[in-house]
Amino acid sequence: MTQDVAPGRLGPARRRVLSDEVADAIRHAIVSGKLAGGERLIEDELATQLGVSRGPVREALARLGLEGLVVNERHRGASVARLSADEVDEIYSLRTALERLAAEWVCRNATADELDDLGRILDQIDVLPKPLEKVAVANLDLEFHDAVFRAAHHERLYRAWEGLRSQIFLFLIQGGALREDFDVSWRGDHEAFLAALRTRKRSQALKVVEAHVEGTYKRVLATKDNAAEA
Amino acid sequence: MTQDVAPGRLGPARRRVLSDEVADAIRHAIVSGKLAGGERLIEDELATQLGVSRGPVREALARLGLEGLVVNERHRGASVARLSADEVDEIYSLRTALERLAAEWVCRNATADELDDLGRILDQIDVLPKPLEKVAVANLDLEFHDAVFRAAHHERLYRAWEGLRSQIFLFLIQGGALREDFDVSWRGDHEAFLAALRTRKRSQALKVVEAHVEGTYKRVLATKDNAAEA
DNA sequence: CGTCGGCACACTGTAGACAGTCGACGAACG
DNA sequence: CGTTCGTCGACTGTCTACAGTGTGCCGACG
Repeated sequence: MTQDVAPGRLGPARRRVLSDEVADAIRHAIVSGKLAGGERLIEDELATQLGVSRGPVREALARLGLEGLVVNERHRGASVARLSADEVDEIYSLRTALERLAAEWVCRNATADELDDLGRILDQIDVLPKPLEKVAVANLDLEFHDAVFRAAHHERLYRAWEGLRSQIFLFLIQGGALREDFDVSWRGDHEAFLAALRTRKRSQALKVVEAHVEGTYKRVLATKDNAAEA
Repeated sequence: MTQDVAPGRLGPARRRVLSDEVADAIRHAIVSGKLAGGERLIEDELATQLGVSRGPVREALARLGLEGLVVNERHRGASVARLSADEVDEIYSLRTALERLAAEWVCRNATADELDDLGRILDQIDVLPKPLEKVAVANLDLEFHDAVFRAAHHERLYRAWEGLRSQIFLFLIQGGALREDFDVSWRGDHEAFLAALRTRKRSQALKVVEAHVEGTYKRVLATKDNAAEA
């Protein structure tokens, strides 16, 4: 089982190392569009820009490769991944499989506290500055789903989700993963999701989860079909 | 899609680097029991033993961490993962989810050649030295399932499977994942699996896959329940 | 007797330098 | 002119050395 830190009023003191910082910096540059798809990522260049040596950069690139944001080819270096329409099928089919499993485990394993936390994440949309920005809602969306996976108490499942999370974020802010009327619909959609989990009934949760992910999938597909490859 | 190498009579010249070799060496030591669960893995030690520097060892340990064979804690080093009964639930529930998705994609995307290749893997059991050794059958088992995932043509799914594969191998050779009568039953069980894929009917394939994985799961559970923690 | 504070050791994290590989260009050759 | 083969620059893979962190011990102090 995951040996969590001892319970207490203090969160665990995050032990961050340089490769974490570097990974964050590059990830942020990618999702914010500062690094375009296909662009080469040269270790030396990044290291100089960030004021670190190549070691941490290498580690960061490897990690981003696992997140699907970067493509690593041996002896040939790294480049920013480009997400084409083909990838959408992969990402959302896998996501459906993972969220189904997560829902099952949440129904069995989540504590009441964790379910309440999920609700509190949804509440946060009220304190966001208006008019609602897509990127802010996207962050909240990801935070919610991430918390669902954590509440499943399934370490391997969470790892698999980590390999998808950043790519989904890309669709959320770049593609049309969010409903056009996300500013009014997002809260309700996710409250329904949470309500299904609260019933702790496997079959009901599965149904809602599938519909939820399927909806996102269809919206992304529609957007990608229109838009030419970046 | 995966840009495969040009077809020809020569296999692709595998571009292996030191970290690959190191990872293989450590992985082999773990699955063969030469490194016990919980044992500490010290970079310097491993590097000296293998005649390389710490760099490749670090990379290898990171990769093995993703495969679930090794636990990496920052500033604290790596140690061989210990698989307890709790983990069985995680591994097999996730495996079921992944194999379901794989089956769906195989039905849609696999070429006839790839399905034939699967059959040929099963045939290989005939040329294994008798009496059949568990480890040899385990290798074949993994090779078969790995080929199934490849035939799905779903890169992200394959990545997720990679994170589980080695752990499943551990159960195959250490635990009781294989049927007691594996020497006579293995072939038939897997031919049935393959036959279901060949029908290319989603529902049928799903049913067989679920039964297949579920069977393995139950056997492992039964073994683990008896055996005390290692 | 228990707790705190300061060592010292062992190990990981990081830096910087060298070696090896890749891909592109251009000269030699048919 | 098209093809082949050397050569070269740019980059990754690897190594060595140093800095920083965590852990266990031991002695001092309440």
